Amino acid sequence: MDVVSPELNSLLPDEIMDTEAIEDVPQSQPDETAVQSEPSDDTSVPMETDTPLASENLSLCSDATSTEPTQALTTSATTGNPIAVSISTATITTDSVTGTIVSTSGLQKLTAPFTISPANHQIILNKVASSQATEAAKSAGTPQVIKQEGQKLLVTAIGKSGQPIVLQLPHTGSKPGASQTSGDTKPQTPQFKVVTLGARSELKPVVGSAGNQVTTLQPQQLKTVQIAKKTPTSSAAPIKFIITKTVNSKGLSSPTSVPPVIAGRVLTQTSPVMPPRTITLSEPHNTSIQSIAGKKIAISPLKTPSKNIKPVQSLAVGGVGGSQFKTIIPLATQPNVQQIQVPGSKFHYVRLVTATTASSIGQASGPSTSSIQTAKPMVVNTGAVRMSVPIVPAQPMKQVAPKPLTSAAQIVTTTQTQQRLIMPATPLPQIQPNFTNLRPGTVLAPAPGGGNVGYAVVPAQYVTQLQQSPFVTLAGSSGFPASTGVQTQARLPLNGLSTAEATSRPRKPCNCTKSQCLKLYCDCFANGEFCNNCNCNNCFNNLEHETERLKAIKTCLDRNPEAFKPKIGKGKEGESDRRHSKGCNCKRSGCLKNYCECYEAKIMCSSICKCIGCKNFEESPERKTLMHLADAAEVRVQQQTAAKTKLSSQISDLLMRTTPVNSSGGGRLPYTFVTKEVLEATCECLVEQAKKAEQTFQSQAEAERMILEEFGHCLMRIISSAGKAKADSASISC
DNA sequence: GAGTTTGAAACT
DNA sequence: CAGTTTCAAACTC
Repeated sequence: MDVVSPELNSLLPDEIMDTEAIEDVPQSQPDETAVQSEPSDDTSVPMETDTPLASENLSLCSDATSTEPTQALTTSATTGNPIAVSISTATITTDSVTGTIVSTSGLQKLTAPFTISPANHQIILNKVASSQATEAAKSAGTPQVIKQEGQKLLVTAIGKSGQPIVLQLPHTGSKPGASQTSGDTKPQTPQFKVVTLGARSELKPVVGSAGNQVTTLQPQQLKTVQIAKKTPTSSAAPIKFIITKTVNSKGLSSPTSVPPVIAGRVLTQTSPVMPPRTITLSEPHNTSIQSIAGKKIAISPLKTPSKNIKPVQSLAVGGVGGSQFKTIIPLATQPNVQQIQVPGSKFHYVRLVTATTASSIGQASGPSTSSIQTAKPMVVNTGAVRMSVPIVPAQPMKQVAPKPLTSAAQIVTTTQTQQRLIMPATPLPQIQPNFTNLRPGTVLAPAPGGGNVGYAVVPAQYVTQLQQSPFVTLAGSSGFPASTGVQTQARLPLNGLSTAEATSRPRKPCNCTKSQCLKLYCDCFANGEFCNNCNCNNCFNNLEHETERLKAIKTCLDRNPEAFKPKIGKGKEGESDRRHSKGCNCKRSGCLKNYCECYEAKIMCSSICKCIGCKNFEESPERKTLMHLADAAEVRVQQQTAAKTKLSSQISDLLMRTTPVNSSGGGRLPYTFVTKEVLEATCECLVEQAKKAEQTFQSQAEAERMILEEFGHCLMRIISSAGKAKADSASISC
């Protein structure tokens, strides 16, 4: 039997995890301001499904045994295109929390109904035991109803080869270990929208009903859960994520008849450019039933911020190149990281998937764990916003606050998943309200004994780090290297991207020694970034110390809710309106040194500053002089750099052209002819050129150009003469 | 590179 | 909230 492993979850867009969004889709909750405020149109949801799906299929299945019925979870999303998660011939069985195998149907049971077991918080596909219910449902001809209380259906993980794929539902009830996460476990009425591929209009909300009834969905040989993601026309449009079931051609039942679905919500999609892509996760080895215990679905409340993110989220999965799309980035190490960039949020959502040690991968009969061997990091760059921007960009970009952590917390706490959610160091203002919902210490950490699958939300910087270094090991809680911190990892050789990245996003490495990089003293931490290539000691600002880090973040926010907001507020337009949010308190620097945060930010002090002896104001002569000098110095440096570059280029070019001639003769190179006399003559030429430029009132730059040009001429003459002399000598010798 | 200065952050 | 301490960056030599 195939079970969808929690890793399957990783391929899914974050919004899938957002149960709140699910609720929003069918009906707007009064308390859900974010969603309500936004013009959410449920009708738009089905629209998403019909987007052109000519998509490339990305197979994450490491195992190639395609002959066997496999579970395919495909997610495709492009602008206006739905992301489809299809589970084909899925024999998805869910086991109880305890790990009890619910059903043991093998692959042969392709017709098994698609069921969702609220008790197990899982979705069961093709569960044999539930055949009756399925039949009843089929006979009724009505869409399958997923009955659950306070639970939301989540696609938890990507199945690993040979491992069962489990669609897991979050636990509603509080359980041990829930204490770690936000304690909000109040039951929520699950609301599901079911959209079948073929009939988009058939978006059907499935409302969970009380009781732990296992609802069997339509039996199909091939069942596809499709998550449609649509690009909202307006930024205000709520992001909805819909998981629709698609019936493959081989499906016995009509697609429209059964909307087996999984809860989802419509996600807005950012980049319309990319064609939809589909990631198919196949589970070749599905013969054995496997307990899913410990497989959890981590829902990141942080993902919801993308709701309001103006740029639509692009859920396209697959292509590496598409920056605006979820990109799968292969890591050399086994741990898999999926990275998702949310525009404006500066965060990457990284699912850390570490191999489960106990898993018997590839063994058809043996119990399989949910670890993914081939899971690859996925990056969704939904917006043009660069991740390197300050945590809380001052720009007016509006982001929808993530759904209350209640649901997320619920999932995190109750489920024993091996995923862990790492809170971003930089709580966006939009996000922050949700953060506040978390109880202190709510780490969004995996439940005790959590496993290797990690689901983390980390700053973009760190994602970049991960991308840069293939050697980075993102270990799960169980598999952490003993002492290899992220900072150490970050120092590992970068994967070619380092240069470009460094160029595009320079950041000073910190040198923290005592703060563990978990206080605002540390610029990295203050900027919501993980330390990377830093010189810090005992750094805790990394994934390995996520607990401590989250705690530190919480502490900072408790102390100052604005702690992670940018200090320099951005004005309406132009930099002139920028000003320090709190103002400086300089006493001795006159606010004309970089000690002053205002001066450092190249802005003038304002009335809110409490500085003494401030000279950093518009009319300040000191400031003007300083700025003038600074500008002049900068210009000079630039000119000098350009001149040197040009000269070097010319010399190099000349040598390259002349070298062959000389080398052919086997004699000395032309520059060896630069004797003292030649040098003096050259200098005279250059001086004369400078005089000429001065007499003609040429600008400095032009003068430098003229001098350089003359120098080039001199070199040419020298080389020419040298070459000629050499040729003559060669002819004589011959 | 070592030592000093500085002001924000953290603490009391 | 004010004063003090801690901290790491900026600066100087």
